[in-house]
This record gives sequence, structure tokens and C-alpha cells, in this order.
Amino acid sequence: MPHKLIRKLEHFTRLAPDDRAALDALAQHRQRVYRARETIINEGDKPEVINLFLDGWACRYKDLENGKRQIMSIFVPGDICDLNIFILKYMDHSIAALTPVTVLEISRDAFERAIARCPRVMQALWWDTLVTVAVQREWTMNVGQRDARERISHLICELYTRLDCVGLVTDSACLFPLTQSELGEATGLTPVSVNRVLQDLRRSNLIQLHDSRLRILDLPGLQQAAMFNPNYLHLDQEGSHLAANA
Amino acid sequence: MPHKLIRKLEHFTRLAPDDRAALDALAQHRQRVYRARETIINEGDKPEVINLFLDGWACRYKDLENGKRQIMSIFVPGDICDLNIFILKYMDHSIAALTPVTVLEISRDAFERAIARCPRVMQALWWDTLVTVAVQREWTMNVGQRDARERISHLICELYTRLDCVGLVTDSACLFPLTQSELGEATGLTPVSVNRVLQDLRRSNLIQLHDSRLRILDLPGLQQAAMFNPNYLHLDQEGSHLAANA
DNA sequence: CGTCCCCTTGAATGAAGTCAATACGCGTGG
DNA sequence: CCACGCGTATTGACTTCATTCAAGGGGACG
Repeated sequence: MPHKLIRKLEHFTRLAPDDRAALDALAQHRQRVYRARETIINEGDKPEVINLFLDGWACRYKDLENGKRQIMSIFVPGDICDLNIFILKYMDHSIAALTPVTVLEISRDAFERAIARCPRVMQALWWDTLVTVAVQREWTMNVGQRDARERISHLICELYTRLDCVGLVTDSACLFPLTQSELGEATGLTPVSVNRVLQDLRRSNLIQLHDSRLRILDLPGLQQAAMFNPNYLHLDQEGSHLAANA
Repeated sequence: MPHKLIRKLEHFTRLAPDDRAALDALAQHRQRVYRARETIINEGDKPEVINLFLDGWACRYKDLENGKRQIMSIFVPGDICDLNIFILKYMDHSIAALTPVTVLEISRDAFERAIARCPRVMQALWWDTLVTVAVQREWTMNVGQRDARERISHLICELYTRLDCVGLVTDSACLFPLTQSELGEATGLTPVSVNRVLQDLRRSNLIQLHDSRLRILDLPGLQQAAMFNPNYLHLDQEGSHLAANA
């Protein structure tokens, strides 16, 4: 059932039937559904489980004293948040559903059992962790060095690529349920600026975006506008030498 | 010899003599010295070792097509960069010395041997990894939501706290070898803006900063100016229940 | 002694923010 | 069924914070 995760991990290495079985075993665990905007875990709470997102979009965010909110990560299906998070006593940020969301709650024990006898799974999950950090660095870069148009384009490129990885892109189109406010919170822009940039991207015939549907009309053009280089997602089967049937 | 790392890890958990021995064993490995500004590893290179910073400051950075550069992390003594980095085939960013730097190059094997029989060390290093990611998220927040004065203050607060953790603060003062350009590259500001903010912080009697020496005159005041909350550094012995002598 | 890097300062410019008004779709309840 | 409220999107006018441009000073080093 967590086959979106499997699908994603196979961008890194090929998994043996055993490995897949170990990952599937995780799916035995408690599944939980959240409504749009519902909190999944709050800053200050004690983390107890590893959340694996099966369906829907969610985000990591933090509120500032001055009322602003920064969205620091977006979770799409197949994403897993913080292996071993229970090492920490308190969450330093919150996680909330952006759309209705289904997650798998993996306990520490189940997780440890799953990876204990599958070194390839362990490595693949390490890869996923390293990619998550690389994404976070790229977000720092995005808000630090790019202007409004580049930021929004870059975020769109990244999410589009990540969705493609787990099979959620069809015909250059995908679901894209972020509001303009949320796009702003993720990129450090105001909703008004986001709106203006989106108008511009539409006028430039790079994207279509309405009713939570995104279609990329000119991927190379959009990537260029974003200075997007997918390197940091490390998707090119870099771990294939570790693969089951290599 | 990597006792700055040990010192840092003990903010999370208490280590047994065995654990310390395992960490000390790492120090047997190749030590390497870089000059200020020298590249330690370049974007595109294959990562071969885990670098543990013993002395001096370094940074992670990425160059953009448009000539700008974002510093995405700062390394101070006791910091370790990316456990298991060799899972990736290519570096997606570069690392360079900011000052003369001494690093320990830990091989994959040595690393695996060190943690194999010391679960506490493993957990402590995992904690360190989670903190590193939390710091990266905070940087995203910093450039995304704070104004110039807040950003610079925040970065100063963070580095001051991290240096304090490894015993590099004496009498509210520490080495602080970043140039104003580098501060700008880390915060998404121009050197001119950085200069103006620093003037302002000095006039407000919050800090002294000259000749690469920083003194904090009013820590609560600076933290308030920065909206700094050290939560995300997870320094309060959160893992003491796992400790050797708990 | 000259060069280079870093820091400093002032004045002009510009990108994004703020403020405000309007429009649109959707669900709820009268 | 329609009215209303609410959240989201759009647009225009004005403001502001940071950037850009430019010039000058000081210290380190060859």
C-alpha cells in the first residue's frame, strides 16, 4: 500500500521482492485520515510515530511571534517525515494537512524491524532523508537568492518533478491544491505578489493553473525562468550499484 | 580529539566511557588542513568521506547562474557534515573553508565500526542530524519571513549559541570571522544592507563586532530583536533517558 | 608604496509590500 | 430557492525596505 514510497525509492535503487515486502509490511500499521487544515502534530508536542503520507498534501510550518507563518516543507504522497523523529522530545515545528490527507503511522518498533534485515531498504531510506535535507537547502536558496517570479516557478518545478516521481503527473498535468496564500507562505511572498507572478507565468504561456489543477505548457521554459536544476533531488538511479539485481 | 563533537553530543545525552572511546577512535583518521577560502568539496564531486570539523569555520554554499551565491550552512568546530553522504553519487552543493580549517576525514568503514556497538553514539549522531535539519529549516524561515535586522540578529544568536555549546564562548565573546559579504550571502542581503544593520545593532548596544571578535552586550535584547527561540537546537538534554548513567 | 579587500556612507532606484475595493464560487441556513 | 457569509482571487494606487550605484577610508601584505 505504501507503493508511492516504493516507487519513489526506486528512483534511487532497485529493490528486491524482500525489500518491497518489508516496506509493504509497514502498511499493516494504523492508517489515519485528517481533514483539510487539520493539525497532524503541533510544535511542542512529543513525536510518537513516523508519518508516511499515502494521499493528499500536507506541510511543515512554523508560526512567528509577529503572526506570519512560514511553510518550510510540502509533503506529497510517498513522502515520509523524519525517520527517527522520536529521538527528539519536542517538535520544533508543526505539521498540518493542506487537503484531506491519509497517513500511515509507523511505530518505532515496526520501523526498526522493517529495516533490520534489509540493508537496501535502510540505504534507500537514508537516501530519502538526504534528499529531504537537500530540498530544505534548496528552499533556503530559493527564498534567499531568487526574485518573486523565480521563486514561484522554482517551487512549481520542484513539486511537479516530485509528483512525477510517484506517478501523479499525467499528460503534463497534476493536482496542485495550494492556495495563493499558501504559495506565499512557502516562498516568503505576499498573496498579492504571488497572484501577480502567476498572472505573468500564465501570460508567458508557461503554465495553466486553476481549480487546483496545474498544467505545464512549457517545461524547459519554466525551468529556465526558475533557474531550476533537478540535481538536488538525486533522481538518477544513483544507488543502482546497490540494487537487488545489479 | 574530536572532543568538541563529544561536548556537543552531551547536550543531548550523557555518554559512557565506551561511547567516548568509540568517538575518540575516529580521531585516528586522516586529519586535513585547508586554507581560508579553499574548497573542501565541490558541487558535482563524488563524496568519499565524512568531514568532522575540528577547528576553524567553513560553509556549505551553492552558486547560481546569475552569479549570486547562497551560503546554506555554517560549520563550526564539532560540526559534522552529512553522515552517510557517500550514499549520494554527486554533491549538489559545495563546501569551502571560511577561515583556516582542520577537518577529520572519517571513512565509511570507520564510521560504521564506531557506531556498530554503541547504540547511544548512534542515537546521539542521529540527534545531531535531526538538529542539522532543524537548523536548515530555521534558515529557510529566517530568509523567508524576517526583515534585515531580524535576520542578522538571528544568525548571530544561533552561531553564538552553537559556539557556546562547544565551549567557544568566553565572557559573552567569541570569534566571529564572517565578513559582511558572507553574512549577506547567508541571509539573502547585500553587503551594504548588512553593514547598515550591524551599525544599528551596535548603536542599540546589543553587540560589539570588530576584528572578527563578537561580544554580546545584551543577549535578551538581541534574542528579542531576532525573535530567536533556541528550541530548534534541542539542547536541553532531551535524550538523557537514554544516557549511560541515567 | 601601491594594491586589494573590507568596511562605511549618501543618494537614487526599484521590487515587493500594504491598503483597499471588487469579483467569484461555494456551502449554509432562512 | 435565494440571501448571506466566507475564503480565495484579482486589480490599482501608494509606500517602504532593501538594492544599486558611487565614492572614500583604512588596514594588511607584497
